[in-house]
Amino acid sequence: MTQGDVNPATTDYLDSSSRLNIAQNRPWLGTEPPYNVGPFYETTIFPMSTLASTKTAISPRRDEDFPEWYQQVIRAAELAEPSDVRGCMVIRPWGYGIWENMQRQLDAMFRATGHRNAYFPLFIPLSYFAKEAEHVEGFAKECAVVTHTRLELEADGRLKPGSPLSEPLVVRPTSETIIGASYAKWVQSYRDLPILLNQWANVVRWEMRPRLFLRTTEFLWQEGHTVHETEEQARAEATLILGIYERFAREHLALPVFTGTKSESEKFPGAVQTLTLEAMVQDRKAIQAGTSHFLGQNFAKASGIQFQNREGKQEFGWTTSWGMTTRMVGTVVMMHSDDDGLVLPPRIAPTQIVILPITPKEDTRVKVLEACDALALELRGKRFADAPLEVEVDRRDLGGGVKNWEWIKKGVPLRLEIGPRDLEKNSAAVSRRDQPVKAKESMKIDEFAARAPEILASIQDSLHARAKNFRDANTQVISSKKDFYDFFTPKNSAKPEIHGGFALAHWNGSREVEEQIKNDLKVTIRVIPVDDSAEPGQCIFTGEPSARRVIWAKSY
RNA sequence: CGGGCUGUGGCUCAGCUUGGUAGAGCGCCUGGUUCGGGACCAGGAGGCCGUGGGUUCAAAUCCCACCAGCCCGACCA
Repeated sequence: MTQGDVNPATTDYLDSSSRLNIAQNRPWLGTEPPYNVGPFYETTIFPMSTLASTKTAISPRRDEDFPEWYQQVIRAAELAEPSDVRGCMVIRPWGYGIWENMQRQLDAMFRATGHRNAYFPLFIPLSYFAKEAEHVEGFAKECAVVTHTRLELEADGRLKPGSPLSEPLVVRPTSETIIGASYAKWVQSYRDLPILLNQWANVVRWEMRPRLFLRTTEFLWQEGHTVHETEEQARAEATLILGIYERFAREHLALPVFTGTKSESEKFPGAVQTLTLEAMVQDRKAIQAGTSHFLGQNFAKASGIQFQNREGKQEFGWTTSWGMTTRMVGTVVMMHSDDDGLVLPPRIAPTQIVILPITPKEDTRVKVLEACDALALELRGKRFADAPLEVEVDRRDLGGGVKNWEWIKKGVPLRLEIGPRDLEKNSAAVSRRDQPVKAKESMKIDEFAARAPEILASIQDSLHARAKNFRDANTQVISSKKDFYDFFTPKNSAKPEIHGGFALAHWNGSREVEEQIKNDLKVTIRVIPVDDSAEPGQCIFTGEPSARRVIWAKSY
């Protein structure tokens, strides 16, 4: 959107009684509708004092019990909660808001590279699904299968499934086969190519051990599916998407990632090559943050995607598929949060700035609230990155610092306290979520209004820098089997401390070695770098020749 | 799907061994006192003790089955 466009965030179209209703019942919106867009500010560093905080809002702390800490952060931030349906979660507004921001931003990147959205069925006929052998083998065990329609009331008063389906339907764990069936109809000539589609959808994978966001039975994602005329074009597409994912992770989510290919044993079932992004979260384990697959002609053959090429001969299409999921929300949580709760990169925070009116005395109350509303209004007219600022005034009548702590635990990037004494000096107390929670800086309100976008940019940058430092500090070049085993063995085996990280080590390329290491240490090859200066060496496990070092880690 | 543990107000749990009218803390609601701050005082709401069956005069408590969750193994975005 450019300046002068209609801003969808305004409420100009409402009549006065509707607006009064909003002012009375949705006080966080303020009493005035937000206005139009303002200028964009360049990034600069924003120095701030650091104070140590003692008591933590989340217990246990990260170093005490990382998995439990993760759950508590999600609960305290009201991102999501387990539902009564096994393995499924309820995504609450704050968590869904993060996902919506991810969707909007990633979708724009797909669109800008020529992709368009479409939607394909949730149900896949079993016969479609069965067409690609490796694919079936990879997903069979985690498929939910619909076998009946209609419920019938039994004599005992219970509802039971009624009519069996002639052909069972698989609830999509991924959509290669059902989309392939459509592509087979659409593609006849090389002139029909490429097809570049994406869909935003839910999928179901019946996992044994679910964890909020990281591994749930039903999850949300986007899946892109493309068909190309040549192998070269399809490989280029898979690489293009990997690049988009990497940039999205880095610039939008402040996640530093390693990119490259998966080993044979870790790649997508049915793919020729799987490209991946691997991030390191704060317990030093790896998490796969997105994948892009070159599928060769495997799925084209299975689905019958054929076209007449430029020489007039029938040829199978070259396909790709690629996806990113709600797991990203969990990854962001584990990457940036601290012992006081969630920490959100400003670009995906549903609310970027929260203004907390301090109203100790009745006689100054109205003035303070007016000043807060006026500032919110002004801020909403400004932009950060590609969108208007999201600002909330928390006018709830809650005592103590309860409100402040709620926002800390929700990870809002900037908190602003404005009270009567600030107002006399026309200033506000500014707290950044990337700083210790007690840290405050007094700043003129006008100055803050002018600099808010640049401060948000600075937080975005500092989160990325912090994450990158952490990752680099825990990534080691390892040159002997003993060092490797030491690196991945906790000192306290009864209650393992946070240990290990990413190990860069030479490997002979064999599946047997991978298997052995996985059995011994639960460590796997996360990614085989592609852009790295591939210096040859010797496999640290067998002494055999190795083309390059690969990245090993324990993983989610 | 195998092995171990656990199901009691929204949350964390006590009570169960030795059956006898359901408890605490936190949270929530109301009132008050505080308040540039996760405060305090008083009052209050909220539970057929996972579900079903059995034993018994009587079951949160004993027995059986089932269901769900957690941890450990095989799988995964």
